[in-house]
Amino acid sequence: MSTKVKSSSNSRCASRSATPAQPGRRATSYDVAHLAGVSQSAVSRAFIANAPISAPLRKKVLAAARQLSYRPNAVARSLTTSRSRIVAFFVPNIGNPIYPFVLEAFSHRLRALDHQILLLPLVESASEALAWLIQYQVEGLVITAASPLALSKAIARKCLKARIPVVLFNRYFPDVRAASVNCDNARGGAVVAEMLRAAGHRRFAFIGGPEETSTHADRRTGFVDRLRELGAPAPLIETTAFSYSGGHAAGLRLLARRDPPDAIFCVTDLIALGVLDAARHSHGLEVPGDVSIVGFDDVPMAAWAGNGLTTVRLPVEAMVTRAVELLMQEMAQRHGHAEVVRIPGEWVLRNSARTAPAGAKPT
Amino acid sequence: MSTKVKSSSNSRCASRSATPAQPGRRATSYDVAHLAGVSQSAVSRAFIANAPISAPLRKKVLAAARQLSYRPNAVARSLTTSRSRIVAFFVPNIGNPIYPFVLEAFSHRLRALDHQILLLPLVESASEALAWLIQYQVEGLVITAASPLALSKAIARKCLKARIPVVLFNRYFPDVRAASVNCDNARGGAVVAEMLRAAGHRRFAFIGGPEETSTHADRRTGFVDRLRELGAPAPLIETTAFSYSGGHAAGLRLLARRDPPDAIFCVTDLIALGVLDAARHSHGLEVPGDVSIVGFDDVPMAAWAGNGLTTVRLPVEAMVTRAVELLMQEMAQRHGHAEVVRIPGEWVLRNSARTAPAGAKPT
DNA sequence: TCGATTTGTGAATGCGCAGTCATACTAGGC
DNA sequence: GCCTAGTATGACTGCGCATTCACAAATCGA
Repeated sequence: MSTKVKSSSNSRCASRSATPAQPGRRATSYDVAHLAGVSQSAVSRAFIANAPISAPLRKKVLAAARQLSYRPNAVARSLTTSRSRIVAFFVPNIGNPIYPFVLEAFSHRLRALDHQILLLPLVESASEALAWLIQYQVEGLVITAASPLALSKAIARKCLKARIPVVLFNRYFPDVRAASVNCDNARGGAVVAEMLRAAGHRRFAFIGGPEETSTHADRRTGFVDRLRELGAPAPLIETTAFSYSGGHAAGLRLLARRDPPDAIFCVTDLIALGVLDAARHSHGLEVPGDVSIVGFDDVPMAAWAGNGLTTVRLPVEAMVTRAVELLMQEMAQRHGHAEVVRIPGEWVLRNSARTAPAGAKPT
Repeated sequence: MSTKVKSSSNSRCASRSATPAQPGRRATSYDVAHLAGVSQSAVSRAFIANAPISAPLRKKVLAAARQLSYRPNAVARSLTTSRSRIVAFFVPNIGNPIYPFVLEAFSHRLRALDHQILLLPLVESASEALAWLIQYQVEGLVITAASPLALSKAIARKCLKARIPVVLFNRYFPDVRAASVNCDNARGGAVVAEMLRAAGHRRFAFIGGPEETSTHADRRTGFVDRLRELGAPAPLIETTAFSYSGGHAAGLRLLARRDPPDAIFCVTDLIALGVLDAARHSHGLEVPGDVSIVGFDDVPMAAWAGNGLTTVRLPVEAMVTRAVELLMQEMAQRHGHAEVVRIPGEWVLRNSARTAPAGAKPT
């Protein structure tokens, strides 16, 4: 039997390396082995760090590989190792201009760890998403706050159940035990409250997004609670969509009141920019003379000369770094701690909000 | 020999289906075959459209598959078919807010054709990119104008040589025979010239991007040539980076002249928005009273109340549709026509540019 | 100097699937 | 009623690689 097996193996090997330079066909490890005069195993090992292979042999193999433009076929490698090194990304609505930067940052970090990003298309249902993840042997999933809430939640649940590592980015669900990385939204909201209060404002407003989102809830809570602690009157609360037009509409509503606020904290820069235009353009108000407006995220447009939006910067790099760490940890251990990370944002002072007179300090 | 082979196959089959419900392991086609009481071949065929399989058998297989949450392993499938159904995307600099929408549109179109998007990380060199493409068995590559010019060009060249289908999006290289899909930039520039001329402007300027980019060259040519045809004086030409700050700086420069232009066409909305702020904010000018400003792309910010930028809309959907068509065609035939497609943009009239008095018509 | 360990190498196998081939079985033609 | 063409199915193989196993060579300790 052994001779038979051996002969079959030989013929197989021969048939593979018989066409070493056949054009239009990519070189395989057998071609390289043939050229280098070594076994296929050696070729395989040459491309694996810490594999048991001597330096001279590796060198010989790599030389032959270079000659044939050979690279290990990631598909075949995934099949044998059962490790695809692919992370899926779910960002179907890229309305918020901060997410391209998030995606870019993830791409960089994951590349350093030799992982790739496959885009999860906008699916109809969580089961469809799961089927897709299984089919493509995805090892982990990043769900950003830019994706539909109910769908994201259902997907996160399914992944947890199927033991597919998930990390929520800039979002968490109190009733889903998934790892998540956020800005310290409550603290951010509190800082805004302190700054606006110290600047002498009296009539506050908060323009939030959909109630169920964690960014809305935490930023509002931080803002409202701190105002109360500071003895300020309770702010008006408006909610709207996470968009410029949503902010614009909410701003119009708020400023048309008989007692319009003189300080508005918006859950998002995009909303704040809408409010800014509503105030300046539609209501002819001075900002920050008549009303102070503060956002959250620090999108590029916030820094534009025409806007100069005072805001809280989302610490994208730090958040992404942490998110990737969490993901890798879960991918390695196959079980996560459902840790909810909060990273402090950074106060960005521009000129859409009044500042406290020099020397004044918030409590 | 046949008996020997057969027995070996049996033992192999047995070993695979011996653990049908082993937890933590995903179901394979053998598990499904076992459960449905059919061969593995039948399972494979059940998941392939137009495969030779009877309706009842397929139904039986699919039922068993559903029960085990089985989905064909795309990695294994890719290995056997040598078709990964994966398209890579190269968009490292997402400065221009139009590209998220481009990516989204590609995602939708490709999903309809059952292809996935893998993000090409920002590589150092073209050979690194090629190695990556080969390693991941990528079937096609989309290079957008948001990627570094020299690198993109080198990558496109290498891909052509390696017979990897490439489509350039919103860009082309006269000296690289790659398929490409563009807006009809020259026509767009010409339309802007007509409109501005008809509005009675006299001193024109063009703010472009890097000289070597096709968007710059074509939009400028279209604008300049049409102005000449209309008997208008030659416009001032400025160039800058494709960014808000680049536009802002160029706008400042241009408007500080002793004979400032009264109509500025910017190669990109992002640049135009910078110019807009430079005019209004830094120079205290009325737009369009003192100067008309026109952009190109129609990013969301162009529509914002505070901006109201008159522009030419990039026909993203149509361009993406065409780009995917071209890509699929090349992927099927393994050779492209290096077609350069130009799709007309759409004039978007807002209020950053004066319009011709009613009745007046440009020649 | 000789066994015991370590290291390096090649042969062989299997990852999960698609597709080829052979076979059984069904209609249709005369 | 026999042969042909067609169809449905299962057995088997190989895609390209990592990995296990067995063994040879080198290194070490005593």
